[in-house]
Amino acid sequence: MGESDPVLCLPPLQHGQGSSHQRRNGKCPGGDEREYRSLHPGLSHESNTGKGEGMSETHTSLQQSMNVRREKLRKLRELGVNPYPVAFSRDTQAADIKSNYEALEGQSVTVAGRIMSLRRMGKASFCHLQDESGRIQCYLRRDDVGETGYEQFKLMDLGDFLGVTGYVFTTKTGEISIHASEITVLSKGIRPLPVVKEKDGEVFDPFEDKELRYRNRHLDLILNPEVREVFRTRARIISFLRHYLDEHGFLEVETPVLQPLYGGANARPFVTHHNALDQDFYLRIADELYLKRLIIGGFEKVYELSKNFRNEGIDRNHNPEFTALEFYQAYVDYEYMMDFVQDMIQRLARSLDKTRVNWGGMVIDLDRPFRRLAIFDALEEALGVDVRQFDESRLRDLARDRGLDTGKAVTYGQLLDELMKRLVEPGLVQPTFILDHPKAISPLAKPHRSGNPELVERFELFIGGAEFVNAFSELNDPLDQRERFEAQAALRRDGDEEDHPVDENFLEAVECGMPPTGGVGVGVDRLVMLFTENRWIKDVILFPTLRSQ
RNA sequence: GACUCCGUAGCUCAGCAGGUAGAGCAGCGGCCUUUUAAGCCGUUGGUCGAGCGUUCGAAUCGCUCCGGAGUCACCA
Repeated sequence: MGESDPVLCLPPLQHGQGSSHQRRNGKCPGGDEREYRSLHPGLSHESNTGKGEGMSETHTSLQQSMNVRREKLRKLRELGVNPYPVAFSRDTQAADIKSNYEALEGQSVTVAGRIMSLRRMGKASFCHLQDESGRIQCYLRRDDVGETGYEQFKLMDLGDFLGVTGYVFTTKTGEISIHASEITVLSKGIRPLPVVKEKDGEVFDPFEDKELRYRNRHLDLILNPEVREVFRTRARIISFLRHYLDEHGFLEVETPVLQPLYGGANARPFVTHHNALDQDFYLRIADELYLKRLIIGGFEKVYELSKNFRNEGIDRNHNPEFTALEFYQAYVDYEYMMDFVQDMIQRLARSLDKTRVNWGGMVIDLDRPFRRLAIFDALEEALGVDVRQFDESRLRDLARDRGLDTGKAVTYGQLLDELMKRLVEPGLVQPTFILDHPKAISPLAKPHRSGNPELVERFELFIGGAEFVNAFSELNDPLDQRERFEAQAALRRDGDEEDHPVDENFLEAVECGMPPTGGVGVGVDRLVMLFTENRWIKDVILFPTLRSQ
């Protein structure tokens, strides 16, 4: 546009203030650095390797920004400022100032945080500092912070850490702020942050690209306050579960992640190798078998918060590594555990003040007693047919009539399971215990006390159509247990890949005598999803598994 | 694993009847001592995810690959 002229701006045309005086003392070699994802600060700067420089010096705007920040860093040092002091003593957090305004007005406070907004107006400036509690605006005047203080401040950028001392006041636009008398540089960043602005709750240029958020969770946490809240809730949930079990006399234990054999669930494992032993190990898919060995060993109540690994697909409900809670108690059965689980989850909900959860437009009520529904009753309710007397072929016909592919379901039990998964479970929105599963799909559960040879004492808790809990009266008959394992192994040999090895060590332990035991497994990530009303598991895992770049 | 969609400046995006790129914000210089998506003037910055092909010419068309998202399959 015209140089110095009658600016004819039709639409609101605005420019940042700029200076074309970028100093390129850092000719970043190789201009291949363009994305947040692959960047890292270690890169050389001020590297005038006069080698092959020619015309090839590429200056992306990111490199320019970083060079400018390095230059500011240098200037800070030149001014005798340590840009990375070892500590800083503050006395107030941002949120405290707002919640105790009456008491603090006019009082001097010291805060520290990351600069999240910056408005400079010559000899005075406003900025917002963000600490873990939230944001507070600071007002700096050159006449108050001094010439040198203001010089330092001018070398600050969005994202840098600053300590501010000053008195609490309200600006004429009504925002509670700190009138700075002294500032302290706490940390200078050299990489620019994404810029997110907001006004009246409306966010401009939100940082919401999922890939960038997951790969750069630090940025996500800085820029999206609700994300911090999700992980605070996650911590509260885990802490609650731990305390609940502790208070009920359970012993927290740790069992191996590296296992010579895997078991306790149906899943493909990750394989790794120990060099000194020259032996392959599996990352655990469940901790069930080890925990039961502890019950056999004489601990009567044990639990473990267990990171499990399953070499399966990734989707909104599944991450290859996930967190499970398992607990086992001697001398109780699955009915006891059902009451226990319901109480635990309801108290958890109350402790979070979240007894009603909004789940995809439906309201889940966690405060009422959870429904209990035997598997055949559930099927009858959903299908309008009593399948109790059906044999395998009639079941298969029924499944086909309902449009199910029964190719993979070999046994009677698997057919039942397939029917449940497809036709019943998705409809279990309100918390529902499904009881008494087919034996064929429950190799670790005790035969049902009713005497029905096809059923076991097992329950699963469904909420919002998804499984949250799986529990049994644990099988402790060593001969039966061995037969079940062998049946599973045979089944898999017929099928394919998933050849579950028979765990002789576990069987030997059971052969030594195992008390009657109730056992429970809980999907912790799903609990977090539920209570934070997140539909994607990646949003409740800080660093979800992604393909590396 | 299958299918659909996406990948353009640090950020959010526009450009795609093919003619080697634009905006806002951020950044830089100037002015501005209560501003708030501050404002005004000036300005830097991109081998348009990668490669190959069609074409006189491709960010725009085709193929392959790499990443991501969504749906489904498997599993918790």
